[in-house]
Amino acid sequence: MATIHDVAKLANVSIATVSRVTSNENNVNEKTKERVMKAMEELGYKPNSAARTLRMAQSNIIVVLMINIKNPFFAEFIRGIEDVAREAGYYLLIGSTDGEADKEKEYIDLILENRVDGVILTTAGIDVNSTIEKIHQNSPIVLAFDYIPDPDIPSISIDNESASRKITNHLISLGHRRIAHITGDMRRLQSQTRLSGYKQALYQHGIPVEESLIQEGGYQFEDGYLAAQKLLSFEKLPAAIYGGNDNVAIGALKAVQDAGLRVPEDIAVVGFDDVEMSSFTTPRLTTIHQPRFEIGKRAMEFLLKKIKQEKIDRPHIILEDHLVVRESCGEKLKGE
Amino acid sequence: MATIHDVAKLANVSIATVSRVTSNENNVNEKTKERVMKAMEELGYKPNSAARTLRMAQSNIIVVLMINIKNPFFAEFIRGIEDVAREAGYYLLIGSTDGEADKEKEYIDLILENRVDGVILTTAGIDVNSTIEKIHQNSPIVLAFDYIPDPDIPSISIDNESASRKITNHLISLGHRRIAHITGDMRRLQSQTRLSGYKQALYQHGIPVEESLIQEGGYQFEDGYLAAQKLLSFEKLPAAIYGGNDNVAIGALKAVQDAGLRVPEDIAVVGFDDVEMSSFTTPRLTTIHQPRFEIGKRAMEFLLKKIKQEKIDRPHIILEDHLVVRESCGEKLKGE
DNA sequence: TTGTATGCGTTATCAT
DNA sequence: ATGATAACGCATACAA
Repeated sequence: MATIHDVAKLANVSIATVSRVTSNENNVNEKTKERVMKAMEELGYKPNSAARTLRMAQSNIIVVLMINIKNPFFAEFIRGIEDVAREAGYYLLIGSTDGEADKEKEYIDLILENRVDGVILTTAGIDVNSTIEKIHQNSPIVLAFDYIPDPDIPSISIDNESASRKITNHLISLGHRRIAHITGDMRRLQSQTRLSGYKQALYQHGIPVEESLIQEGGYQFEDGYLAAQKLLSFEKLPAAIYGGNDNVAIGALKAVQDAGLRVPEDIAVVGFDDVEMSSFTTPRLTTIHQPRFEIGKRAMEFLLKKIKQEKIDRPHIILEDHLVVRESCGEKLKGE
Repeated sequence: MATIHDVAKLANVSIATVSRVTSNENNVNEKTKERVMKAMEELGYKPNSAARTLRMAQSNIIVVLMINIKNPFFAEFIRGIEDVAREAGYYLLIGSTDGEADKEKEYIDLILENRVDGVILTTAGIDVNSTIEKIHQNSPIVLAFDYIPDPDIPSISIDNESASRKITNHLISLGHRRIAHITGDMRRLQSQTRLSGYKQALYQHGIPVEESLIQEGGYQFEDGYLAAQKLLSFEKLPAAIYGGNDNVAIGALKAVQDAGLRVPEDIAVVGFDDVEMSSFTTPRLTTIHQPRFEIGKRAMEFLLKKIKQEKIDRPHIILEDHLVVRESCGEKLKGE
């Protein structure tokens, strides 16, 4: 590989001048600049990023930490991040922890080694103190899809609790009372929050919460399928099943159908997240939509500010979600 | 951050000794080693990776380049890569190009800047010469899911052509003759190869290839939906639709159903890839399964060899696929 | 077994 | 406007 010295020699200037050119400084003569550019071109010169990182103490890499990249949910979110990251000259390192402690540790090491300039965490775990705090001590961090009250940790999300109430209420307004809930991965704060919202909605309508109607799911189709099967084996069937995310809802949908029951006539099913697939199931899934792209964009904007040590006056942004009524829960309402 | 000097000072040794400890060299006294370790612990020392990269001329990062991370297809593949990458001390940088030239260029820059030690390319584009060659000149590279004859570019894949024939033949054996094909993203070599396989199967059975039955799809549900709608508006309906990947097949499935037709009674539908979702559609999708995890594993093993400059005597591995018969194409066969 | 000194390729400071 | 040079943090050749 050609180094800055090679370029300097070929262009008959010092390495300082070459550096000035690559750094887009203006105090360099137009003609020499051209000469340098030509030399760079000729040698196919690219600045060595390790040297640059060492010298400038920044890597221009930020890491996006999430539980599982399999979740199609994240694609749009990542594009939002990329959108502003690229503009600012940052690369993305996508980290999938699968909830495994050793993988998580690996990414934390990455941060400790100064390999990354910042972290976007997509949802907190329950033991917020451990992971987040560890990262927080060594690197700028922002949280997406979840909210924790710490003002030092900016967050960007919807209000999962009220959204969860909203969709549960929708089911109630349709006349259902025996509403089951299949949760998401319970290690995620998000899943807990949605569960609370579900319970609140029931309380508000004087419907008793029945523990047997709450089943732990996960983030895969299969998780929802299994949980629903359990639900369907109770003597008293649920009238509706609310999946804590679309994947488990889709699994549940299939389980209901496999049991010879119709959706929504016999049992209504709703989800949460509005992944692409939810408009391609039969029947199409009623769910909650959240602005994923926007969340990604804002998260990266926050992170940029933290990296530049700018003050953030409103560190917690809550975006609007909305209920998407489709076919899986029966009779459409007039409004939303 | 603590540097090697801080540790050296605290442990009362030279930086060389500290370096020897972190590098796991054996010629260092057990007692001083302990002293150094303790000092590192105390200071929370982590070697600066930029310095290390600069000095050793390797970053321990490899990049996995793919069209679109949204495709759930890739998750298992990536876990296969991770499995062996982690063991060897490598980090993964997942790059999603979305087929956009500027994104692709960005990742190539990454490679040119020596930021990565190697590249796993998940499928070649049609203009193989440009991208692959450009990467190949600067970095070890291996190809996954596709095959190109170049012996310098190891590849690991199934035989897309024969697999495509296989599933088309399955349709034919069920009595279908008017078989439509919705392709994958035609910028991918893979899609071209599968299309060839489809045509070959027809030829072999003396069924004329009808251009109007071949529609360009993509990699999203929506692509398949739209293409199928077009197919369904021809006066003469197809008897079966073969989607070049599961996503387009799922979209097609929905389109057929939305048109008031039954699958498989009126029109059979099959896909390719066996993504998780294909067992959760109604009806469940018949498709081709390929060993994604294994492909990931082998790809990384190849890459490791290339990085170490070891000789690879069989640079092209073709793994076995198999037909998964489910419910979307009618009457089950006895065997596979 | 341990220490000294050099260089990896940049950027930035200080001269000129 | 340009050049000489120090420093970033580490690994390693060589010396002791």
